[in-house]
Order: sequence, then C-alpha cells, then structure tokens
Amino acid sequence: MGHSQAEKAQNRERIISEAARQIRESGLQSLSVGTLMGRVNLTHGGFYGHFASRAELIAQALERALREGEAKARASDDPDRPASAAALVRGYLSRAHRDAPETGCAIAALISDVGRADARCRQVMEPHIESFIAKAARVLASESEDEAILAVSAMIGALAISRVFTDPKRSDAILRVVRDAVIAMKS
Amino acid sequence: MGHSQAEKAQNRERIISEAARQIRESGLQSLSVGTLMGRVNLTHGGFYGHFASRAELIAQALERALREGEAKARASDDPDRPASAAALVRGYLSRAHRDAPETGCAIAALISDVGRADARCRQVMEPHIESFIAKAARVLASESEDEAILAVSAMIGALAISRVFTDPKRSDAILRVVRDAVIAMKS
DNA sequence: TGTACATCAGTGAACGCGCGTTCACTGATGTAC
DNA sequence: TGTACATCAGTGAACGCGCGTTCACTGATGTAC
Repeated sequence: MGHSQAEKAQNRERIISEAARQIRESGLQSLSVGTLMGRVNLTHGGFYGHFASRAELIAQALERALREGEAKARASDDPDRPASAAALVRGYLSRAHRDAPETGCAIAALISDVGRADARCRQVMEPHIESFIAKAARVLASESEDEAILAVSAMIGALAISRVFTDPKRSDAILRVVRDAVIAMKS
Repeated sequence: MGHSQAEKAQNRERIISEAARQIRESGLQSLSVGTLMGRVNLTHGGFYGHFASRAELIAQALERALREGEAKARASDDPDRPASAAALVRGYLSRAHRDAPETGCAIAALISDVGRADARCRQVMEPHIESFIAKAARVLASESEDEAILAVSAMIGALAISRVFTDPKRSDAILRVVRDAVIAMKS
C-alpha cells in the first residue's frame, strides 16, 4: 500500500484522467465507480475520499476531457508561426482524430450527451465551445465571428458524423469534404 | 385486460413509439425495459413477447426515431411547390426544434451516442444521414454533393451545440448564424 | 535522532435498489365442430 | 348459432447481477516532543 499525501494527489489525478478517457470513449453515463477505481488499481470504497459523488466526478472528468482535447490540438501548432487554419482543421478532421475519440476533442465526443445533461455539465462545456469558436475566428482571420461559428458547427458535426459511418471510404469522404470547405473559408 | 391480436400490434406500436421518444430525450442507454413498459401501462414481463432483447428494441426504436424526425421535417413542406432550402433550414435550425429533441431529428439528438454504439445501430443511422445529405443537395440545387455534406454537418453540429448552451441568447445566435449561412449557400 | 501517537488514505463487507431476463400462470381470444 | 378447447398476450414473482454509497477497520504516514 502507500498512503502518503503525495500519493493521494497522484491517485486523484489518475482517477480523473482515466475518467476523462472513459467518458470520451463510452459516454458520460458509462462511468461506473467500481470499474473506474479497478482500472486505476484501487478499490471502490476509496472513491469517496476523493469525490463527493459520481455526479461530481463526471463534471470534473468532463472539464478534464475538454482541456485535454484542446491541449492536444495546440500540441500540433508550430510554436514559431501563428497557428494556421489549415493545420488546425487538418488535425481536427483527420482519420487519426476520428479513430481515437478517447484522447480527442470532448465536444465532438460528448455533444449529444451534454446537450441533455444537467445544467452543471452544460456549463462546463459551454466556455470550451466558445474557446473553440474564438480560436477558429483567429486562425480563419474572419472579420465577423459568424464564419467561425459556421466552421466550428461543421467541424464538430462532421467529426461526429464520420464516427457513425461504418463504411470507411464514406467516413473519410465526410472528413475530407468538410476539411477542404473550412480551409477554403479563410479570407 | 385485452389480449386480441389487434391489441398486441397496437401495444407493440406504443412501445416502439414511446421508446423512440425516450431515446431522443435521454439517450440510447437511458432506455429501461421496466420504466418503458410502465409508461405504456403494461408490465415488464410482457416485453419479451414483443422483442427478443433490450438491444433489439433499441435498434428498432432508433430506426423509428429517425423516420419520425424525417416525417416531421417533410410535414412542413409546401406540397404544391418544390421543397425550399430556406424552409428546410429554418425548420431544422429553429428554437422549437432545439427545445423538443424528443420529437425532432434523431441524428442530432443521438449523433455522439450512435458514434460509439455497436455496428447494428451505426448501420441503422447511416442511410438516414445519407438521405439527409441527398435532400440537402436537392433543395440547395448544388452541382456537387460537397456543399450538401458541409450544410448537413453544420446543421447537425449547430443544433447539437445549441442544446448545450445554457445562455438562451447565445444558443439562439448559433442557430441564426448557421441558418443564414446555409441558406446563403443556395446557388 | 528516536519514540509515541494522531491522522488519514485506502480496504472490503454491507446497504438498498433497479436492472434485464425468465417463467409458471391467468384469462380473454378466436377457431373447430 | 352455440359450445369446447387450443392459443397466446399479458401478469407478476423470482433470478442473478452490478450499481452508488456508507462505514468500521487497517496500517502507513508524518508530526510533536
């Protein structure tokens, strides 16, 4: 065993991190306290030393998933040049992103789930959608925000749609078409 | 009681119909056999006289939900004139549609859910996304399908996003901006 | 530096509950004569 | 048209199971002297 304060913080970190992965892979409702704790090699009872309830964990895991998704998008930025629209959109609407929802954008992975979730979860996601719109406006160098809203709606929609298609060619085509269309918006 | 064959068919209809409502309101996973049967004034045991399993019902309810969503969209068509892009898009990206997911488009309501569901459910939704693209191509009078794919991605994305926002003004703005942008695509 | 002790992270049994599914049964339906 | 009977839609108890949550307990941690 190990019960130091440092280890507690570490364990909490591992719980949230695994939960953030899990909800993107299987949805908000898929989080089971027992299974989650087992996955980080702890027993279910200890969970309540970290979180007040499952609902509390879900809200925090959602926040974490959203942050991780954004961090990943930023990681592909070239630090020397201003973020390019083409690079952002190519990364977002890529087969790699489509095939790895558990480490990707939590907005696309959970948009329907959160749309029907409680106000707490919706309020967690809201500012992250705004950030995405703001970032799109920046890289598209749009005069008004409207173009960015269209681009973000199309990107989130296309990624989510591409995950439904069982025909990989057709799924690829959705990504490709919307990718080219959004890149072409750049004024 | 009542056990005639006609009543059995009627009950089956009520079960699927209620299930189609329920999944759009609360997600695929939210379907509980007991609660569902209770809602149509039957007991849970009778369920298996209608469906082999919960999974079977979910697939059929999803198909039903998708059809109903489309039927509703067609209902607003003017039968005398060819379907207009403006009418389609205005209906789809309306506050009324956003606020009534349980009777609206099942693609937007369940896109994330189905993206991570089994192949059966994905194959149920797939052709309905194709129909939506085909319909969009028709009303937009596009030369290539690409414009329709962009329009459908943006419409589904925008409707799903609008349901996440807790600020009604901002939610309205997403709908309005994408509505105008899609209508403006018409060549 | 060494000892005594309070703290507290994690354990695992137990709680009540709702789940999907099965099944023996009931009684209305609908058919054969 | 009337009776006898097979069918079968729906009932409700029961099944094993996993859920979120609680709690008495264990034993390492870390602090006070």
